[in-house]
Amino acid sequence: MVEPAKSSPLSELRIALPSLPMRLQEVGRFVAANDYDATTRSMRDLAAEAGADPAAFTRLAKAIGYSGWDDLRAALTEARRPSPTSPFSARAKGRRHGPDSDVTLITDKLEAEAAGLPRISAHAIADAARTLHDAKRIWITGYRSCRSVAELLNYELRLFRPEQVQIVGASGPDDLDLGAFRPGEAVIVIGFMPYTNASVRVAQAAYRAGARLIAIADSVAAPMAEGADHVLLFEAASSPGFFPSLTGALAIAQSLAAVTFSLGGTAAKKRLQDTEARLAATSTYVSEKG
Amino acid sequence: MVEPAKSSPLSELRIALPSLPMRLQEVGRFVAANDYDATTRSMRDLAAEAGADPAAFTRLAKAIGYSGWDDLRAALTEARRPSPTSPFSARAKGRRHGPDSDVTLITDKLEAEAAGLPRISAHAIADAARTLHDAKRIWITGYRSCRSVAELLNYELRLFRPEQVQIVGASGPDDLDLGAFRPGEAVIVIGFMPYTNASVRVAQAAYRAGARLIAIADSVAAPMAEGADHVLLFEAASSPGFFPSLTGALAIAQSLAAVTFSLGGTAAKKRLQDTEARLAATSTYVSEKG
DNA sequence: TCGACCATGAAACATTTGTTGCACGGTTCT
DNA sequence: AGAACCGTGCAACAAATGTTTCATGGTCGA
Repeated sequence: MVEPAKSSPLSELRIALPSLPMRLQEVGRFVAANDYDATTRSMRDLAAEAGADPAAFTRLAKAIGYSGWDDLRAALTEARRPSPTSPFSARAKGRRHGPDSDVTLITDKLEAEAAGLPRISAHAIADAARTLHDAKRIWITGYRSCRSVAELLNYELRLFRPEQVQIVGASGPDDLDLGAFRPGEAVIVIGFMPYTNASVRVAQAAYRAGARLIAIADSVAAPMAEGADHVLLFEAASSPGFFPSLTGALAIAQSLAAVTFSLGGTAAKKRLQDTEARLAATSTYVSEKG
Repeated sequence: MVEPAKSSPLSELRIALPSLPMRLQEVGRFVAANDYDATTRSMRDLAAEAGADPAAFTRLAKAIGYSGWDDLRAALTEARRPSPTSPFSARAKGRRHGPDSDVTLITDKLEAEAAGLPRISAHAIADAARTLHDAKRIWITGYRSCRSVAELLNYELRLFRPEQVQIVGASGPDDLDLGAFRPGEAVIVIGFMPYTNASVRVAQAAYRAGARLIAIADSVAAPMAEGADHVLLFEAASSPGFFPSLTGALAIAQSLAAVTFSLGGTAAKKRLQDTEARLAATSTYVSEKG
């Protein structure tokens, strides 16, 4: 049988976990959740805290291919050891096309995106949030990859304003919704180059209807930003790679939701609590402790 | 005698260092320089590596006010313990409701998210991408707010592998798809605390079916990460604010798609070009020049 | 120079560590 | 039903741990 690539002791543990006896699973979960204590404190200590037999730890280690608990702990210790070089060391190396080219691609991408986030205008977001707060109803639009951002925004806003938020085209053709825009409402359009015709149509409809228009885009020159009351810019092309990055757009969306919630005050907080209580009641979530 | 304010064990050590006997100074310097090993390895081990007598460590500990080496090590261990709460939470607390409170909320949030991105393990993503590349079919799962990330991943992967990627539950009840998992396929589950039961069910189904499981989660201890072949971690709670942050998860998803595309080589590139050509032909996009 | 003092290494100590053998209770296969 | 098996807790085991004691060698002051 071919063993899976053993990257870290924790991943080995995780992989083997489901095929283990019940008690060993409990212990394994405990180790995974408290791996720092696992490297520092003694086996008996851990056993006492986990409410398990000390022997279970030795058996767990052997079950996943180590010679004993000491061996497993040594592996965990090494995995946790702080790297002497900075995490950006990969960049220092030449960008040759080697086996690590994928890794450097990713680190570069993440770095670039991290650098792009602070460029976002917090003031613009705060202003836009106030518009959302005042809006009687909120429409959200995003096509293709931006649809995901639109849906997140829709989800988060609906947590505390359920009846007043919806995605354009969610319940029928877009055109039906376009005719429903009214003054006093707000329309959010998310998009970047190349821009879809549909998003531009939504923006124009919002403008004609006298609704407030908030554009989340990669450029002030974006066609759906024309006539917008607020334009929130992010850097879609900032990351190397093949697809434009949505990290910035998502960060804007989240901030927008957070500030709008904050403006909502106690009323919003109550709505959120109600929603959460309902979800908990229907046992959507995994219970806290196993 | 009045004890000096004990901030950290290491600073106590540094302060007392000059007034110590020569041998104890050497040992003390060794401890300060290798404090990680000091917390994990045994006293005798350290003594051997430092070229000193084991007893020197006990004497050092007593010389700076501890009851023994065990006591000192316990203090070092606690000092090194990774904080469960994000380092930014403290800053988020002291905020008063001023005119600029919204702006600072946003900038803090963005900063925190930017800081979290480089923490993502590029190696883990590269490994996971290879699994995706080898998979005959790819299933994607994400509930509640994670659904947006799932859909982005679905969208980007389908750009160059249209027939082999789909979201669990997209075309009917989840249960139908759960029964369709096969060995050689890959299942991606995205989620963070509190974890939904549905996502755990998907993970278990994937495991039972012998499919490769990739978990994108906020903790290695996440229930749907059990048995996963790859776990990609992001920091959901890293940002101050009310909702957990999905920026990290999205960044992972994008990197995953990018590397998988890269692995796809010319075949993937051709599929992507075909897709784009089709979209252009149906005039989805606004034409280049206004 | 002698004696008191301290730093230091080696060895012996009691304790704690990780490990393993064993018995009990439950399940599964014949 | 019987037997073989497996998972589990308990207790005894040898090894390793941190600590202490003791003897040695050096230094400083009287």
